[in-house]
Amino acid sequence: MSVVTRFAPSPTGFLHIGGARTALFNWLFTRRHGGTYRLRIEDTDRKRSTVEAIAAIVEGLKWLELDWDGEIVFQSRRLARHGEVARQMLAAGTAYRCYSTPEELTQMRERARAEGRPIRYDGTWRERDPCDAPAGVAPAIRLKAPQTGETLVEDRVQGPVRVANGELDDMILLRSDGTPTYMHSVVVDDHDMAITHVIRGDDHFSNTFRQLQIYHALDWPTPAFAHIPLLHGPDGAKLSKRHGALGVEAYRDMGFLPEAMRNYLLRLGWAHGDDETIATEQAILWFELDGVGRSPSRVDMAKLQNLNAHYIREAEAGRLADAIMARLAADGRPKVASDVLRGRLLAGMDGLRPRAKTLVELADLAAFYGLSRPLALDGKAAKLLDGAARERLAGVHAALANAGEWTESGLDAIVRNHAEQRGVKLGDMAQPLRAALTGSTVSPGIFEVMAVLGPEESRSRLADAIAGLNPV
RNA sequence: GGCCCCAUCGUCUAGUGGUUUAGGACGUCGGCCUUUCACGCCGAUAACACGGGUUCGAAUCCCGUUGGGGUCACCA
Repeated sequence: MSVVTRFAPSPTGFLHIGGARTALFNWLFTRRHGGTYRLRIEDTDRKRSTVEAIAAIVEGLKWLELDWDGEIVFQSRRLARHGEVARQMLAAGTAYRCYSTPEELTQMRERARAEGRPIRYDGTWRERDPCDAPAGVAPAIRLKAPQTGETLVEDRVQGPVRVANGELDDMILLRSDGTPTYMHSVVVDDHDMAITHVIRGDDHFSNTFRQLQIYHALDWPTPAFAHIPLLHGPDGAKLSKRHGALGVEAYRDMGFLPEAMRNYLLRLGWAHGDDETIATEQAILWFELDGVGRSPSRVDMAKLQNLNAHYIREAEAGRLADAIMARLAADGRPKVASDVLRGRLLAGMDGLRPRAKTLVELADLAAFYGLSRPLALDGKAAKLLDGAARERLAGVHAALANAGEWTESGLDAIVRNHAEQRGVKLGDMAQPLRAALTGSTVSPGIFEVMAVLGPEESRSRLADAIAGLNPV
């Protein structure tokens, strides 16, 4: 039997990090087994579902490169089928019409709460003669759930868990307006889509017992279930807007690479021995449900950043250059022609990339390559370029005038030599150079910067600084 | 509150009765390298929630306590 899975978010908000991880686990498991991974939008709640949310989810999944198979299934378009199944159950006697009104049910719940009893539907209409039906009241359809015995879930992550059927009441399948409830529609859709493995968040665990009752009532085969623990915030509490409950696009905007997100999310609740950096290709080969832990884990930005730094070091230079240019352009920062900037970024990337944990940092670090002259200096750089420093710079400028070949090692030799002759420490020569060439006190190796910038631009930037032309 | 799940360094985790003075990674703190900042390298810090059992032997099995989480709608 070939594996079929699905990721089934409800479009009431963006794709948050927990949903992203659920999608990843489904995707990995399916790719591992050469199965089919589908996307189903659970939009039966028309009031809360929005097209913006659907777009955000689709975009988030695309950014994470978790491609699904086939067309997206919209649950809302399957209403007729959901109704059909409910009526079939009615005919088979595994469901019944319930004429209790929402008001009555609310009273029932409040009374139960007040008396400290379990909050359940009392089954008023379960055996009652439909002839008693009040006129003008549209009925809801309820499952005639077993009242004795127990329901067992053989969960692939949580293990076997059983619940007494007496704990569960007769849930509503079809509302009085004819629309299906979530419980009913998931079961019908998972069955019709031939889903073999339901991998979802732990928050659905207790729903599983009820869904199983529907499968049993219909005499349908059940899929395997795997409930993965939820993600918590850094403080151990539920994810809140302040940390992890951000949409994945927020992580994209913070400068994280999708492959870093995948690796990080994978390690949250799943392990393969002591392995930490696991590329997606490798993860597909290794991923199994029995490697999923059962305790919830916390989102840790520091570790995500560390992983992101790793993938920045691995990434293809052209891709990073594009990302930098896009970010600089978005801020209106680069001033030089884009082909010039791109050339510099490509040439200087190996000096840039080990210094950044995110694309945001990378872009900030690289910005000086795109600035037009005279460079604006940051506070520390301006302070560094005092009279004495400018005088030293003038000396370097002169020494550089007859530089033969403009290479990193050649420049290094010239400046080092010059500093030695002047009896100045290399650092006292390098820092003013850095300030003059980058406008900052932090940058890649200064000789590399000069080599990337080229003789003309380097000399001009130096001349600007010597002449004190830089704005602060 | 009922039902259900969970519990190893600050965090993510390895560990499935003895090979463990509990391993790795991130973080933190030192040091080395060094033209700045990073990277890299070396070292240090730090955990089996608690209490009972079972066993020759328990982080590993059982029970309880405590703590955390999930769920109890004509929401999904």
